[in-house]
Amino acid sequence: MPEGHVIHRAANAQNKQLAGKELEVSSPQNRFSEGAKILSQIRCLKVEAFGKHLFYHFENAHLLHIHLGLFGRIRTHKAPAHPPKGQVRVRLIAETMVVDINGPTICEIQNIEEFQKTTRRIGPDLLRKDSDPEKFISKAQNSKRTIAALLMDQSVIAGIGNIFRSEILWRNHIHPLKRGCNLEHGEIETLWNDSKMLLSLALKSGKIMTLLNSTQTQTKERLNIYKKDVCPRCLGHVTAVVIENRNCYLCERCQT
DNA sequence: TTGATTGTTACCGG
DNA sequence: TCCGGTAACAATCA
Repeated sequence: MPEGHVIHRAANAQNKQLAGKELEVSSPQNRFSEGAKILSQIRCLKVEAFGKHLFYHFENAHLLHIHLGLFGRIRTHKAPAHPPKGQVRVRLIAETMVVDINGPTICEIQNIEEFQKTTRRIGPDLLRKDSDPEKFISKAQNSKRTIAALLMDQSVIAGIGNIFRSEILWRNHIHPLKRGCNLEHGEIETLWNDSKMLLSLALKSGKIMTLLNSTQTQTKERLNIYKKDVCPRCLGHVTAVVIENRNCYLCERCQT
């Protein structure tokens, strides 16, 4: 099973090896002919992420903008390239490695202005050093929306997905339906710090793990509350509420 | 073949 | 303007 966008970002860390390299950008299944044309045989200057968006900067002042959505994958292989597996939209070929990007929801060429327009929409990213947690805290405190909705809004805080949302709220004893404006500054600050710790850990280990120091191989076994039946803390019944179209799991006894 | 899924956006009604 | 709900889309696997 795939491991969410933190892991995609870990894959992206590998992609950083592409920075400074001459790349051949190809579209094996003719699903990205525009990109293959504009970016064929070109030097990649930098690879970076803002939240769940990935950007490859190229020396002709164009960027490749990728968002993997729910199903997208990044697969890296050693060169030489083998036949594409599944729906490979773009293939980045360097001298020693090949990166396949499968099924992204966004896969487009941008210029600098478009890149800036995109990144302006993205809220403070838990994994970037230049992020200001106060932006998240003030947005949350000034909103009547539920904290579970706010955590999933990438323009409010960038990087959290549906698994982390349930896990983070459970770890901090906060009910998902509690409104942002009803949370204390310190509570939201703690949410930021805990989220940052969990995402950093996931990035480092390549696995989503909120049950710390877990050695389990199955994702579900490394979690506390997501898709569980019993709360590991109080042994109460775990329930799910749909918030922002997705199931959010909680323990009514532990989270208030 | 069907259902589920770690995401996002547009649109609509209150 | 803000907020919540719905549909649409993406690809893969069990």
